[in-house]
Amino acid sequence: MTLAEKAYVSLRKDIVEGCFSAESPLRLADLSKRYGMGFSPLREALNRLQAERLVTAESLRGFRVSPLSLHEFEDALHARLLIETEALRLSIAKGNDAWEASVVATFYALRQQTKRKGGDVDELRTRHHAFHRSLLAACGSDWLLDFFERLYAATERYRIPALLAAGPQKRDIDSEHGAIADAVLARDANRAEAILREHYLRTAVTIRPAMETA
Amino acid sequence: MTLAEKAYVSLRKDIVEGCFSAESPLRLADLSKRYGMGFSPLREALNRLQAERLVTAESLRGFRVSPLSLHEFEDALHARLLIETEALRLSIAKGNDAWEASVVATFYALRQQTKRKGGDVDELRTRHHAFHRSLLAACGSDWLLDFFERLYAATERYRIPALLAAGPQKRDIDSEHGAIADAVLARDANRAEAILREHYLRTAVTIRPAMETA
DNA sequence: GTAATAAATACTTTCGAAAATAATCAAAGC
DNA sequence: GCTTTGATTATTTTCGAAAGTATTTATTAC
Repeated sequence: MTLAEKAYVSLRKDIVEGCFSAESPLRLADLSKRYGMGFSPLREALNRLQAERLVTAESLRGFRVSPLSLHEFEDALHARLLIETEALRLSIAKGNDAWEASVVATFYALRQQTKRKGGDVDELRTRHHAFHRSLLAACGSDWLLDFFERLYAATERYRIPALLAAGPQKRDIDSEHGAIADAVLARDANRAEAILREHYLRTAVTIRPAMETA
Repeated sequence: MTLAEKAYVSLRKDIVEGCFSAESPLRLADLSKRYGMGFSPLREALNRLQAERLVTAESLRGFRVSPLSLHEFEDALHARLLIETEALRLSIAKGNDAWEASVVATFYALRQQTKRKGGDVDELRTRHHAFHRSLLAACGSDWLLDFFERLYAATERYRIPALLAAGPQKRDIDSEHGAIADAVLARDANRAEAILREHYLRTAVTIRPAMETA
C-alpha cells in the first residue's frame, strides 16, 4: 500500500470518527507530523476526500473538515433511504445462498460485539458497517453501493456528537437489526423496506435534537 | 484557480469527451507535456477523478481511464433514473418562479443551439447539461445533485462512441426535452417523471447496440 | 528453442525546497 | 483613536530531483 493510500484510509477514519472537529483546518504541517509523511501523499488523500465531500477546499487556503449541519444530515438520511431501499430490493431479488449466509454471518458478528460489555467501540463500528453493507451487497449495482458508502460515512460523522449529547441509547438496536435480517432472509422486500425506513427515521429522531443544540 | 484545479477541469473534460480512449494509461510524463504542468497538480486531479470513478488507479502502476462496459452503462442509467426522478419530484414540489424561469431559459438556449446547423458541439454539450441540471436544481438536496453530476458524467462518456457507431439520430430530442419542460412547468410530477423515464430508456436503446459491438 | 536470471529501462511515488499567496502584526498618517 | 500601508510570518501550492517499483530486454543455462 502506498503512503497516499495509507493517508487516505487514516484521514478518512479520523474524520468519520470525529478526531478532528467539524470545520477545523487540516494544516499540512500538522498532518505531516501526525501521520509521519510528506505533503504529497497527504494532499492526494485530501483531494480524494474532497471529492467524497468529507473535506472542503478553498483555493490557496487549504483544506478543512466539512461542516456538520442539521440540514445536511437530513439530506443525507433522505438520500440514504432512497438509495438503500432500492438496493435492498435488488439484493433481495438477486441474492443467492452465499449472500444470505453473509447476512446471517455479519448480523451474528454484530450482535456478538454489542453483547460484549466494554468491548472495542472500533470493532463495533466495523461490524455495524459490515452488516448494513452485506444487506445491499447482492444488488448488483456498483453505483448504488458507491453512493451507499459515501452516505454511510457522511451520516456516521453525526453519531458521535449525537451520542455525547443524548446519553446512552434506549433503543434496542440489536432487535431492529434482527428484524431487518429476518425480513431479508424471508425475501419479503416490502417488510424489509418498511423496517429499514423505521430504523433510519428513529436514528434521525435521536440525532436531530443533538444538532439543534449545537 | 490553482494548477491542480485546472488539471482537474481539463482532465475531466477530456475523459468525458473521449479524448482518451477507455482503459488507456494516463502517464504522468505525457499529461505533464499535454497540460504544461508538473506531476503534483496532475496527481491531485487524478486522485479526485478516481474518487469520481472516471479513472482507476492501481498501486505503483499508475492511473488509467476507467473502462466502458454495457453493464456499467445500464447500471449508471438505472441509478440516474432513481436519482433524477426523485430530484425532479422534489424540484417540482419546491421550485419557485426563479427556478421555472431557469428551466425556460436553459431549454430555450439548448434549442437555439440544436437548431444551429454546424454549431459548436462543445456549446451544445454544455447547454444540454445545463438544461438537465436546471430541471433538478430546486430539489434542495446537495447529495442528489452531487450524484446527478457524477452519473451524468459517467453516462456522457458513452454518447460519443455510441453516436459514431449508430450514425445520425432519428429521434427528435428537442421535442422530448420540450415535453419534459412542459410537464415540469405544469407542475405535473407524474407526467414529468414518465417522460424523463422514456427519454432515458430511449437513450439506452441507442447506446446498447453500440456497446455490444465494441 | 525455452526457461530462468540479470541488467537496463520506464514509470510511479515521495520528498524537500522554492515560489506564491494569505494572514498577521507593526508603524505611519490622518 | 482609527485606518491604511508596509513588513513579517505562516501556509499552501508547485516543481525538480531522488527513491523505489514494475516492465522490458538481454544474457545465460539447459
